[in-house]
Amino acid sequence: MKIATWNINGIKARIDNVLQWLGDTSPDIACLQEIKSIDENFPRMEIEALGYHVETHGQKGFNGVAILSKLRFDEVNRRLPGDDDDEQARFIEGVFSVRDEHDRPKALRVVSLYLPNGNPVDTDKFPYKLGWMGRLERWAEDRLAFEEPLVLAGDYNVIPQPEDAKNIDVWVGDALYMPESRQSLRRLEGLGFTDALRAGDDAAGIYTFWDYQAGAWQKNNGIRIDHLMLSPEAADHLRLTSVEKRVRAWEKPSDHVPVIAELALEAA
DNA sequence: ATGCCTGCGGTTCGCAGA
Repeated sequence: MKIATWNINGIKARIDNVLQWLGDTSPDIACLQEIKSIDENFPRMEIEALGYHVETHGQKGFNGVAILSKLRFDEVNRRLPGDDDDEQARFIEGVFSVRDEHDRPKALRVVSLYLPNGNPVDTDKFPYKLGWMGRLERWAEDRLAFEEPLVLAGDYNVIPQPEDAKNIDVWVGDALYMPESRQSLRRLEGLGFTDALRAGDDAAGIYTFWDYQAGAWQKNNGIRIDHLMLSPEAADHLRLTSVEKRVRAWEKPSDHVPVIAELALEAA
């Protein structure tokens, strides 16, 4: 089963790319971020025509997340708990019935998350980011008690290590690389989550985002900020993680590319 | 040094992104 995450930077501007990629790659579950659309305007019919169920948590103008799935949703939960005043649409969880390699039934949980950018760090945006990460840690810790396969997929807006950027020097002091941001991500790993890409590849220079500006793509001036974090039960079934770099070279691309984790689980 | 580019809202410029 292929589970993907992709920040598409606007569904209206990206629908052709999304349909092309779904057709080419055929992920079983695709977590999208930055749909920049209200739920009513999301082009669900075109995506359903490719055999996907669609669940969104959108808002007007910016943010917004979605999960596309060939499997039926058993359950959907919107909003990250912990702050009832937080109106930003950055979190959606789907639950699916799957079976493992021994035909045992399992409940697979998949989250599509869009973690706040946090810049500039001297504004309330940075504490909002850290607060959001703290809520994610607490939520994830609760979910781990279920001892189920759980995938936290999304745009984390965190550069984990120096080797996850072409030029790490320019990110020092940036919210994406601040010690507090990185420490929170590391605490998530401390709880038992595995960075799917790093489980299989410790090479430097694997990126998921290239800025539109200053020829970043042409210079391969990228960063790795889109991650699939796996619970122990999900990590046990990890086969392969890949980055769909070719998509960045397409016509009218997002500034992010899809990342895919292949798990040894099948639809029930 | 700051902007470089892109998407969106709602009109043609401001904000957000990373």
